[in-house]
Amino acid sequence: MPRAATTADVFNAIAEPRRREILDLLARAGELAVGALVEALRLPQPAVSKHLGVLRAVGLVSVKREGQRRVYAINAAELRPVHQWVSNYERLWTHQVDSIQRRAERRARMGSPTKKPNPQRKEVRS
Amino acid sequence: MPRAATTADVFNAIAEPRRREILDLLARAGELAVGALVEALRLPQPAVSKHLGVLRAVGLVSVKREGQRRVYAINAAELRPVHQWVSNYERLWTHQVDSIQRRAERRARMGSPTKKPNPQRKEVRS
DNA sequence: TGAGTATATGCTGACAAGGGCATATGTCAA
DNA sequence: TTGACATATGCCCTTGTCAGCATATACTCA
Repeated sequence: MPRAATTADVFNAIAEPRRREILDLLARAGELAVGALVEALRLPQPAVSKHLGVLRAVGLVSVKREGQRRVYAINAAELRPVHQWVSNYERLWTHQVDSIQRRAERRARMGSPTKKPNPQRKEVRS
Repeated sequence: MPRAATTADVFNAIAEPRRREILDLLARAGELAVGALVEALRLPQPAVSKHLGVLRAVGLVSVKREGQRRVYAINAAELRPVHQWVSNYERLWTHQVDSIQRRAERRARMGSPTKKPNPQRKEVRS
């Protein structure tokens, strides 16, 4: 059994950097025709169309025909499952202070030693 | 150019359902040896080891040798980029009220009509 | 109708994932 | 040491990706 299809779920769909880029562009602009995306991404048109196909398949974008062009818009609600899933881990990286993490934190803010990570947080549990 | 490696970044790593499941289990239990994961996932041991290998490669988990077994723990901080990325879209599914979304929203909170989703939000743009 | 523009689809090739299974590596206990 | 246990690695196989290029489809305007 090979890797799951990119159209299998949102998680697989957004694994592609270009597809995330497309979503970013759409979120910013509200709506965009394929041509505009092609220009912005500097990617061959067929490639863009295919990426849009994947995003369409998982419901992340919607299309609207407008004359001879197709205008795409993001359908952010589909990202909700992802948000919910990741949010479950948020408490872990705000509370938890293990060694590995420390290194990263240190690198991030090199001046303040032993900074208290805002303590008013939702209580642990799950 | 084929699909990016699963070890390329966190987004690719978490595209696999089983790997997400592993993370869930680790988050819940704090620490788990491979054997425990094998039992919980009901997956052949080599498969589990390979998934753990991917998670290790992207830094999502850390290992600790403990006698003849290896105890894994989650390193949730690495999920932060994902959280940040998705969070940028949160306002879209709380503000935006297109038809598709409406159905979902309705289902979610069946009582309150035209609820004002907290308006004090970072101004759009980027 | 026909040319031109905008977008989608089909096919190919290179490549890696992921399960299965065998086996290597490492650790403990007697 | 030897043997049992815990985990990692290697190889095969099937399958699906993604870019590239050519082509089909769809719409618009003369």
